[in-house]
Amino acid sequence: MRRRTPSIHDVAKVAGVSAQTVSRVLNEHPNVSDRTRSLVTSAMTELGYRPNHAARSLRGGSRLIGVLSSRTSFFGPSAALYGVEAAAADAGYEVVVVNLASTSPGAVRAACERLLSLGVAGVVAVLPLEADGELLSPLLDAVPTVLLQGSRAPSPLPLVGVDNEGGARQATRHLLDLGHETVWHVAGPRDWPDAVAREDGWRSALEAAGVEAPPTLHGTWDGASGYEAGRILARMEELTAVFAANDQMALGVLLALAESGRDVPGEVSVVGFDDIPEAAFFRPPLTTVRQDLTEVGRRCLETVLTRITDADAALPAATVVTADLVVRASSGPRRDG
Amino acid sequence: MRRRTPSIHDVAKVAGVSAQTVSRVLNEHPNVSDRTRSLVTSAMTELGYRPNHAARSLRGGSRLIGVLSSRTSFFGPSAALYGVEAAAADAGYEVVVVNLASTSPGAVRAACERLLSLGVAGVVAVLPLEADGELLSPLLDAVPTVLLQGSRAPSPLPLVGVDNEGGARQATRHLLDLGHETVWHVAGPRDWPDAVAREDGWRSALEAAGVEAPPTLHGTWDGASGYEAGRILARMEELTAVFAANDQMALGVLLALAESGRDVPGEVSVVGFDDIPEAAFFRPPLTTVRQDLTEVGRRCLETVLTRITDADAALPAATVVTADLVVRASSGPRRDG
DNA sequence: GGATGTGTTGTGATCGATAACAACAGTGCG
DNA sequence: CGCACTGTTGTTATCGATCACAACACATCC
Repeated sequence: MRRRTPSIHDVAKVAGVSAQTVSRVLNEHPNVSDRTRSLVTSAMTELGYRPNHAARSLRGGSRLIGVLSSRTSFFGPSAALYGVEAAAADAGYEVVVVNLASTSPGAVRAACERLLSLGVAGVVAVLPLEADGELLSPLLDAVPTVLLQGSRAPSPLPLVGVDNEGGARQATRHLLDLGHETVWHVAGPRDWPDAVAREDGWRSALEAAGVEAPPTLHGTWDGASGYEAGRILARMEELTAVFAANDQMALGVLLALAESGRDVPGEVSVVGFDDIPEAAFFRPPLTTVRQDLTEVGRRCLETVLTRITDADAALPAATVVTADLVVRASSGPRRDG
Repeated sequence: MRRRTPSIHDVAKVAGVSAQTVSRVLNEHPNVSDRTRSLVTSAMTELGYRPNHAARSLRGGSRLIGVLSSRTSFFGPSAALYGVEAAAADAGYEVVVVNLASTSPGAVRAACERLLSLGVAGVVAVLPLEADGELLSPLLDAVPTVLLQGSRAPSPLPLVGVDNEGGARQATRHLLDLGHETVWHVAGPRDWPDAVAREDGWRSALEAAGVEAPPTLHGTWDGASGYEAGRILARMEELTAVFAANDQMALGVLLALAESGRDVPGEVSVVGFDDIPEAAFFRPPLTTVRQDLTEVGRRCLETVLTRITDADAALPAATVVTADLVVRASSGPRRDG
């Protein structure tokens, strides 16, 4: 005999008060006598009462945060999603995930529609899009939105992301400090702002050292593209140092170099970016740039929440989470051939 | 001048009909004249109308599916989550994610409370729990629930998962077929049914071949535990074949073997499980068992949906998605020392 | 013609929670 | 005593959509 879940009225009846009073207890209004409050709370536990989200969001604001992501099965988005969810749980919010079917404008619009229809209180977008806000404008003027993106491009939307440029600079400088005359770069896709920022960081570190930047190889974030780039690089006799824009591509580079008989780190040093959990067990263990994406996700939620609770809060400048070099065995001093 | 989002009444006024008629158009009721229908639909597009989820789920059933997960930042859960979301989007449902703060009964209960409070129409649980249903019982009798778990244990909840046992058997047999006299196993945590099923598959393949199973080493799914197990295994002279319960642990084993100067696959063959995207670029590329977790996620949603739409549908027997061996360079024929 | 049925549309109540407002008791003060 | 004030509680309307039911037009049949 499964009864329907108890409502605020059932609680009120049991406690012998009005529904409004129960609501006040729920929302911790100050003007409720201690006696009444305890009557109500004990009635709630007795019935196993649970506030109904739908009713709440119908009347007032919802407590749903939408996460708009390109693909939550990838490492970056899923780590960020985890952080958002954890922070949301702490704040009493829930998280709805919507993945993009593609990055076409139509798909983005459809995904936004889904979120708006849910009446989300805020949105965290984890997208490879240029932050021109053009595409996200249907969202923009409806709910507080934050873009998880580690670029410093001016943007109509608040940005929260990792310090890609700084991390890439650290990685590059690390290699230069080890005595390498230059550093090759396997970059990510041009349409990902994070990839562009890493490339910028790499280039600026080389410039600061007075070294001319070699041509960039572009990959697609995955191991296969790293492997291809690695095969090209392996043909270059003068090659001694490579910085890959993420760990998966670094892994591909490692494999390609090994197959060509180039020893890492003896002949060539390789550095990645991300510090995925596997990186410490690559062969050799990968020197990389750790980015705390869970923390980034938390910060995203924080930013969205302040904009929800205080609609007119000044838009924060881009929030940047530092990224730090983790030195492992894949990078070592330059040795003369 | 940001007006509130248009409601069904606004549409009704523009179309010159009643709200109820608009509702009928929305829900595709048969008894609406074509003329009225087109009046309503054009009014909807004119206003940019979007149905309000909260109101809908307050009155009728919600279109929310809860995903209860131990940790959506890990490969398995995040891949499954992706599949669930994709299938949900196709079916017009949305997905809410709740991660467990820990696997303690209290944390599980709290997570269930959150989902119930949302009024989810169904739940997909991605948990390392024994499927005794004891812990999930507060959910059990409230909403249709499916456990994403590849075990064959009898369970009060429908199970959907990958064929761990079959996959493990394939991997083990593959190694035996290559001439290895026995196969060592680096298993997953004992409290994960999927890990137990893989161990069972390994053991049964050995038994079928009339080989006595060597003692099992237990890891914690991550590379570090695989590395530790690998260091132990590397001391054994007679070792020629290892089957690890997932790719991360296999990666750790590969590293430990390499550090001990044991050649893979020359001296030792290694096989993993999962086929994470990186596996093809390990050194050497890893022979492993591919499980299509996205597909598993889809099946989970399918199962939940049938139970939602048809409450009394017979509980399906455990749904099993096949897992297939992918042979790469890390496994090879036994060579006499 | 009147009874019956079918297709189409509108009215009122409802889901659960909350905001605005009203009501009431008790206190302090002139 | 009566007025203003504060603290506590209840009443009513509301959010957006849907269901049950009623109402009406029109066709069909005896």
